[in-house]
Amino acid sequence: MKFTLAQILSFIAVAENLHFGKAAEELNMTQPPLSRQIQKLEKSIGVQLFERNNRNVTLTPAGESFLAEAYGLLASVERAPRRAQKIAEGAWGQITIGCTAVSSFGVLGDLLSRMADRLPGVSVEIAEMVTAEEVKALSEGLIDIGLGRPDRVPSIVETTQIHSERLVVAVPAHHEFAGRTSVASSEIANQTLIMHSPTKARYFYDLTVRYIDVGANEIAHSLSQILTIVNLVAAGRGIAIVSESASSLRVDGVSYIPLSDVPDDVVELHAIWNPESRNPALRQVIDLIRNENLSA
Amino acid sequence: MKFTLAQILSFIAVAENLHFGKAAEELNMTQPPLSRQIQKLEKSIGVQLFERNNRNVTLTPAGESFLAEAYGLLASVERAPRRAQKIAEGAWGQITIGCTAVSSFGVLGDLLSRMADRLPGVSVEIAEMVTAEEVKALSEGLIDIGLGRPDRVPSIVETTQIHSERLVVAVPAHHEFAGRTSVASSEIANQTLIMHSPTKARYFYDLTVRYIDVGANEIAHSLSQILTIVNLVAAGRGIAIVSESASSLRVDGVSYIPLSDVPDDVVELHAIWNPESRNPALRQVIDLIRNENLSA
DNA sequence: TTTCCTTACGCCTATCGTAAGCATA
DNA sequence: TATGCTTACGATAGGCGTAAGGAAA
Repeated sequence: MKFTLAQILSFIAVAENLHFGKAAEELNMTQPPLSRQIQKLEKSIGVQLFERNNRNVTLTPAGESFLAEAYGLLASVERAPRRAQKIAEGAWGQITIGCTAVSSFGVLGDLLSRMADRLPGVSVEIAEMVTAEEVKALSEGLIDIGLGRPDRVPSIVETTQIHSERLVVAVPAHHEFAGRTSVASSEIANQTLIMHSPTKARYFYDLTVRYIDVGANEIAHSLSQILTIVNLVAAGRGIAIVSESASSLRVDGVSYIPLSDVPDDVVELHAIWNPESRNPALRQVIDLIRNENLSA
Repeated sequence: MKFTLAQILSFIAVAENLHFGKAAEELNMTQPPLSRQIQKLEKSIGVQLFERNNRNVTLTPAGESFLAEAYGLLASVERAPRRAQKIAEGAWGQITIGCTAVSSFGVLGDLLSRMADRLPGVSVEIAEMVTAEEVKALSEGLIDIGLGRPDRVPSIVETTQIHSERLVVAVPAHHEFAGRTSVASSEIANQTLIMHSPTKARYFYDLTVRYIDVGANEIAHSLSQILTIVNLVAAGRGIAIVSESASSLRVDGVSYIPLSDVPDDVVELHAIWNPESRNPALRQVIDLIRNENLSA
């Protein structure tokens, strides 16, 4: 036989007033049912909670203990719905963001600080992965949102552009381009090019071959990690076409020169997510991304 | 409008079964009233807890949160009468200790027997949980003291070290290391490593990567349960870096070899508690822990 | 005699179970 | 067509309020 929450409320009221009449008034009821509630409660837990003769009411030691527990219980009862509500409205919750290493340079930090500002109840986990993995992770529910390239994204996910930037040429310190304020794509010939991998970093590979006549250059390496590429540039192994945000890597001896005849916004970073996600916090984050124009 | 405990029980049953019919059977009732209970609960807290069409039932994120709270609520409901009964029987205080599975091997038994000796009037309850849950449970009053790792503990709780121990390598019977009296961390290369989960068992994960070059090994699994890890070692799926107390598991075919070049006290176990607790027995237990040097 | 907790009795709300409804695979 | 959640309806149990009881100051 178990007690009820009404009995707990009754018990607390009596324990606080040490007077059935006053407690009943506080509970908006008459004394008799209150007496019965307490009796039932005592019977159900098998312990006398109040010492009462017709003139005064006191808590037994067991009652003292039960009162402490009852307060905790009441706190839980009030907290549980509040938390559920907060989560349902997306104000609280958890978001797991999958991102490529390169997207973490600029945009991710910006996104995170805006989230901390506008959605303080949403805790964030970051998982590093490439775009192709992100799509899989989205469908498996491992991540809620992915930051990646808009390339080869299946139609079941939704995307929105979050940022765009330029392609730049990364060149070592004493290269002929070093010190220039811009380079035309046609000038990039007879160079040793460190290329993005056509398989693992297909988006950058495609961008590069779209704007640069790679056939006119020697291809030195084919890599997927931007950090490795820039380090190879620093080591004088060649030049590379990279996104401008790579310049935030600040590798010594590498300078980044804009391409004069390539549009400023060819490198796009998109947020991708599963529109069927039931995570309410996701909606909030998407709204944040859309309304706050993160690309600014 | 508030919910009832019966509704909480109904909710838990449905959440565990994800099937109204089975849950109703478990509750010894028919489906229709159960459906109504859930509907009422959802209405009273103003949040949808289940996503349900006629073919399947799933928890919403809000429902997930509410489930966790519901378990806590239920634990309180069951504990409150027990505590009152203990007091009525003559105990003068109670302590609920939250502990990770692994801490129960050595230290907990020691602590309990010392408490039985020095604080015979204090009744003790044990709740199994991981360190992150302990902090939450402390703030919610579900436990009075937690035994856990000193990692990522917020400053609102107080802690004291209770024990420290070595890291050892768990290896299967016929492994090349078996029979050795020690292994250097540098020797652990080209092995198949069974790792602790970087999220659920972050403390051990961090310890492992601090002392072992994990990059030189193949990672087989990422787990949080020490027992599972040791059993996988026994099954020959790899070797694992575990705390020495895991050796008390006595899993057949697994031997534990100390790491020669890792300090003896890297694995720390701390007691953590809420300094604002009003439980008088807690002070006594903290004093006991501090004075009796349990780490000896 | 007054105070105030408890017991007694009638009403009413709420929940249960059975039965029918209805959408999906 | 079968499964399984939901709505409808009648019966019942449990709680509330009013009224009466009883012990202490």
